[in-house]
Amino acid sequence: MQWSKLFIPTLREVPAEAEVVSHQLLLRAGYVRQLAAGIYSYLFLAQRSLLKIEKIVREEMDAMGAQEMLLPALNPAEVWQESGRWDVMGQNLFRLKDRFDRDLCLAMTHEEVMTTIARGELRSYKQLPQIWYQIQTKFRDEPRPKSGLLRVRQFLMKDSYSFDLEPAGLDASFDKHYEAYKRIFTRCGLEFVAVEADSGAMGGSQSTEFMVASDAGEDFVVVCGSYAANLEKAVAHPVPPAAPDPDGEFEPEPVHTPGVKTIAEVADFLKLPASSQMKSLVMMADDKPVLALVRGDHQLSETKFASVMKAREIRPALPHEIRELFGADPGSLGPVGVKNIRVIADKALEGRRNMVAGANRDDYHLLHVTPGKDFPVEFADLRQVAIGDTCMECGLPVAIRKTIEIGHIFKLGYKYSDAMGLRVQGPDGSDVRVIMGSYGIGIERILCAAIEQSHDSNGIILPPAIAPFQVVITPVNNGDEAQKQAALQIYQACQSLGLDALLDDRDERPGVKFKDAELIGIPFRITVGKKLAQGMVELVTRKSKTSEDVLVAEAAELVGKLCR
RNA sequence: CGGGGCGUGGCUCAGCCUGGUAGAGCGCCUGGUUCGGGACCAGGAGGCCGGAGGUUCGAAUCCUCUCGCCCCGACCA
Repeated sequence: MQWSKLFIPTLREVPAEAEVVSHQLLLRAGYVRQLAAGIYSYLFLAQRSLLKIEKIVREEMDAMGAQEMLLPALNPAEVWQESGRWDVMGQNLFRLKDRFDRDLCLAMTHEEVMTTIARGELRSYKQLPQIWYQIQTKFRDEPRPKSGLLRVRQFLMKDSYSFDLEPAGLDASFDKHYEAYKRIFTRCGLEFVAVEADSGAMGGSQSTEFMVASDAGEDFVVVCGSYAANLEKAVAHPVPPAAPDPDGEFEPEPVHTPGVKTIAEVADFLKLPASSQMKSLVMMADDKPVLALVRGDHQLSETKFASVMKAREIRPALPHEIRELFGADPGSLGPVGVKNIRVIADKALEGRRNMVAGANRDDYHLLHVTPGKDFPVEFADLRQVAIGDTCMECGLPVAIRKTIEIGHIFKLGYKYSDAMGLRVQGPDGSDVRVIMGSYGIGIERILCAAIEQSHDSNGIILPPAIAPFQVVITPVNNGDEAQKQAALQIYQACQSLGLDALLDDRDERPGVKFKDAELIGIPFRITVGKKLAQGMVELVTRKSKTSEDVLVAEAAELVGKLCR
């Protein structure tokens, strides 16, 4: 294509509203324009890149035997009411009414519709397994869209759904996706990590997220050697307590601690490190109070807590609730003498003795509190992994990294098939429940992640597989007939090799053309200039900023090799 | 939803405090000179200052309300 005829509105300055790099560059390079908060128009370059990403996704999905469909984005309320998600999704679901006052929504995923199709049509075990997928626009009424294309209200997603007869079949479908996802992200040129993820309180035995390290991300993952998990789910050995527990059989002993409330203040006042204290957190799990205990220097993981409680909704208790339940204010709370409230402690407190806790009396703490002896307790993993923790597998310190989630694969189990009555007839004529999995990929997020991961002060650096064009041919002076002809010749040679080539035939100064080509991230540039007299042109690699002189006749073929 | 910031030509921003109906750079158009890293000269087009109401002789500027966008937090199948 000829640049002079294209709409590629590059910007010299960064639009004020863009904060994260991928957002700034997508705007500057003329890929996207914003229509409203979290709603973007994908212009020519973005669309080309997204189509290439989709093509890779399709090839790999098709290769595993998945079948592509296209389902409605506009859904009747009924199917969402059947699955229960009409209520569960709350405000995140875009809802609307039609002219007859019927409730509708814009789908944020397609479990309901897929299950509706499956239960109407799948009748025999012989028809299983099935894997169905689609690439389409999803809608979510995000409370706070942000970070350019990373958290938006309308976005493209590849979602697939597997239907199997038994758990082993689901495992196989899950594994197929796992492998396909690795190939997809590798082909897209991304450095990614697959991590264990929290599968939520409602069903689902296993889930894996695919993450790309980036400061623009919103998720944290814990990684070390072969271990990788979302921070919400990660486990690791805590650093040992800073001081040994006092030896001996003691009874809890009140100590006056006026105005001493926080862990740090208690540590200072009693000259005992935070790790010798029990942090008492009053939580409401589905509106029932629970006292959660973690080591003083540890943090409660709300995800783990919710999961242990099997609660749909958890929140910290309000000050007045705490007062009513404990007779004391936060800062003096503890587990001793607590009645009719479930007490659950993090595993790091198991085996500890003679620790410090609040006395449930304002301005008092207790010394020598031992879990199990001084109060009944159950133990569970409640703690969020922290920097300094060591890996359960290799013993080395774990790293915590900020990441962008680009894919998530999920064993759903029977949640939707049970809720919506999806069964098939088994070999013996009886009804068999169908077990499902769901698997998502954020299409735009792949593009964003690629940009976040690979850019420099001049702009985007895209891998050839997902760049809108693989090569740009730039005659330094398009008014020079010899240069113009040579550029055209190379351009045509690229095309005949099947390369996506762009001919920069604009009547611009060379600096402008170089800057633009670099900004929009085209991996290779062939510059036709002075050396044409010797039959040579320059092949410039965007990523390495290196340049080599090549023969006019060989330029296209060289680029072809580099793109493979 | 809580906290903060910002809305002035296409983009970046000044002007607002101390009211007198708008300015710069870039971009755009025309002509010319240029042509290996976002050229130069000359000429030109383009905004009623997010919106509504109020105060005032007079409002981009002061007051009230409202809409939108961004950031932090809460939230995030």
